[in-house]
Amino acid sequence: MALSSRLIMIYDILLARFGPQGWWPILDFEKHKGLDPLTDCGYHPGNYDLPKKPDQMFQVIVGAILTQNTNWQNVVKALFNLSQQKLLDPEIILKTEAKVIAEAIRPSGYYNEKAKKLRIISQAYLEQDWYKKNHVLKREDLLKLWGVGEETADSILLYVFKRPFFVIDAYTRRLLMRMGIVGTPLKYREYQDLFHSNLRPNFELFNEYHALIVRLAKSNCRNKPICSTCPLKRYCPPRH
DNA sequence: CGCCAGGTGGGAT
DNA sequence: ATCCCACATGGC
Repeated sequence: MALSSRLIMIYDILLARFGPQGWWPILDFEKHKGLDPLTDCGYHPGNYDLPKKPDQMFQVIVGAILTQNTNWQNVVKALFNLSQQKLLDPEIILKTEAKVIAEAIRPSGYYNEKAKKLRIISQAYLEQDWYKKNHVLKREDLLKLWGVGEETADSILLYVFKRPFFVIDAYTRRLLMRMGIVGTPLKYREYQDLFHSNLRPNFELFNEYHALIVRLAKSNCRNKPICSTCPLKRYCPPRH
C-alpha cells in the first residue's frame, strides 16, 4: 500500500474514533471561571479559525514554549498564573523581571530557562510585528531564536499562523516506528517530509492530524502501549 | 517510589 | 555529525 494512502487511512481512522480535537487550546480564564481551570478547557473542535486576536496568538506562542517536554496540565497552571498576574502579554513580559515570570510559570518546569525563552520570543514578536495581519513569519527566523527548536517552530507556524507545517514530536516518531512506516530513526525534517510529500498541504488537515496523534498516544500508543483498544491495531505489526 | 510529560541548547567525542 | 546531559514540576 502506498504511503500516502496509508497516512490518509490512519488519519481517517483516528478522526472517526476520536473526533475533531479542537487544537490548539485557547484558554479564557474569565469564561472558565468557576470551572476547573486545570482540566480540558479551551478546546474548540471543528473551529480552525482560532487563534484570531493577537492576545490569543500570543497565548498559543507562550503555550508552545511552556509545553516543551512538559505535561499540558502543568502548562495550564502556568498560563493561569500568568493571566491572573496580568503577565500574559509580550510588552509586559519584557518589562517584568525574569525572576517574576519564572515564579509564575514554575508549575511548567524548567521555569528559569522558559522565562528566558519567553523574553526572547516576546522581543521577536514585537520587533518583527508578528501580530500584524498578513505577516509572513519565516521558519528559519523562528529557529534563530534561542529556545525555539524545530517542533516549537512548526507548532507556531501551524497553530498560530495556520501554515501547513506538520509538527513532529516524540509521539509521532513512536507511532511511525511502531506502525512499521519507518525502521531506523530519521532526522526531524525527514519525518516531516513523509507527511509533506504524501498529504495535501492543508493546514486544517495538519492541525487535526497532529492533534489526533497526540490523542492516540495518550490513550493507547503510550510508552507501554495498550493495543487491545487501539483503532490502528489491525494495521500495526504485532510486537512481542 | 520511579517514571513520564505535546524539547532545546551546549559541550564532549 | 552524533551522543550525552542539564533543565524541573506535578500526576499517576
